[in-house]
Amino acid sequence: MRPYDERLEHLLARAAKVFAEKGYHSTTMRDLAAASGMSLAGMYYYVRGKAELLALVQERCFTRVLAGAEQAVAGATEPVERLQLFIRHHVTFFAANLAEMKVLSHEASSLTGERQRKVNVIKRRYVDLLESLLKDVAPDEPQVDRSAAAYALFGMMNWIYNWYDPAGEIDPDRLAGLIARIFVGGFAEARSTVQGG
Amino acid sequence: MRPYDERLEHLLARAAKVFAEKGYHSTTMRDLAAASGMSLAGMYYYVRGKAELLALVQERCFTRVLAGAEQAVAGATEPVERLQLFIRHHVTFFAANLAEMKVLSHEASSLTGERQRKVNVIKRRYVDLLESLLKDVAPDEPQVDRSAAAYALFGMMNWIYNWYDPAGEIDPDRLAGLIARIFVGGFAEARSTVQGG
DNA sequence: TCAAAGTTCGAACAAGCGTTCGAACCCGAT
DNA sequence: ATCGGGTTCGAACGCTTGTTCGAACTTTGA
Repeated sequence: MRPYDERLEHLLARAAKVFAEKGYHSTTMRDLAAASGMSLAGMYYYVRGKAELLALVQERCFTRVLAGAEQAVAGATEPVERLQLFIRHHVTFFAANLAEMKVLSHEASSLTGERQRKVNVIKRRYVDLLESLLKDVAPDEPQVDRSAAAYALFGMMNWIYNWYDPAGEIDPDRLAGLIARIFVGGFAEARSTVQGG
Repeated sequence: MRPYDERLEHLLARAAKVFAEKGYHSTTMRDLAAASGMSLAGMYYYVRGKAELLALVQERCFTRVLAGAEQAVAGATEPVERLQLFIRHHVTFFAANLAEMKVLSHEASSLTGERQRKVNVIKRRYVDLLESLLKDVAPDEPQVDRSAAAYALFGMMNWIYNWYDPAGEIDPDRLAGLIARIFVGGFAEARSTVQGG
């Protein structure tokens, strides 16, 4: 069934955009109907309800991020370089999929029950990937700090949706380079010169 | 009027906690009534409505953060040291006022109209303060990068509400030190050795 | 051409929401 | 005792919400 899948994809894309603009709880099914060109009742042919719409947006986006990161990281063997590839991928993917990534970042706790658990499984794998990269980069660092540093890095990268303007002065590549420079320079490299570890 | 002010304060504190736990749009006035010990109608004697409740929580908290940061920064004249003081203050204040700061960070666009504008005025002053610190620390850095770096730092610091557990292994001071180390080491110091500026 | 399957949607429903209103309460001053 | 202002709240209102249902439309295959 091709047209069915296309229409579902269309609905999900529009929903992501509206969720990103108004927030999940503030957008109504009527908003989504208007944005997708369907009728209110018509959407229920494609989706069980509002919560499933959010879940599908998050699951699909997060799956793509994880797969993309694993592939990107495989492009090098040097630990620092692999970390840089991870950061570059995350930031450029974020900038290229602003709506979906904003929904993923900002509506993380808007899902409940089994649906939230399902997304959290992907999230755990993604966090584990970064922590393993950090372990290779800074094996002498205490585990507590490495874990907190991972979240600090995610903070830098995910906060993007609060301020980044695609039409602004800084392009995604440059931003990715800046963030990579800050984190790698501050956490991975400067340890022996700045604060002996 | 002393008991009046105390009850308003109590209401705001409980509201901040519930907003932080359930999110602004998902908490009902009935939730807030139950959490504050007042009746549903009783709250309207202290507050014009739900939106004003959120506005008061954000304004009061943000005003305290700004004042605290200005005071903290005044404790040194050396640019790097002033930046470190700013970071330390923000992170420790965040950890000490988790509920309010989560509401401030996560519900930034849940306010509308005049109320949002009022909070944004404080935010602008706060961002300007950090950018001026960065200008002193890295005067040769392009303005675009400095501005983006400021947001990256805010991202590291504000993302805290998504993962930080006050009962966890890492205490606020150590976290503040880690974030300061990452940012200062990566942005301010390593410029000439890592990527010549 | 016809019937079945796939797809759309107007209309309505029950539930929950923020807010309002007026009556009741409390309490110091008369 | 009584007044009056400050304070509380039960009850209700009007509106919006997510969801459902069944009828209608469209496409498909023989």
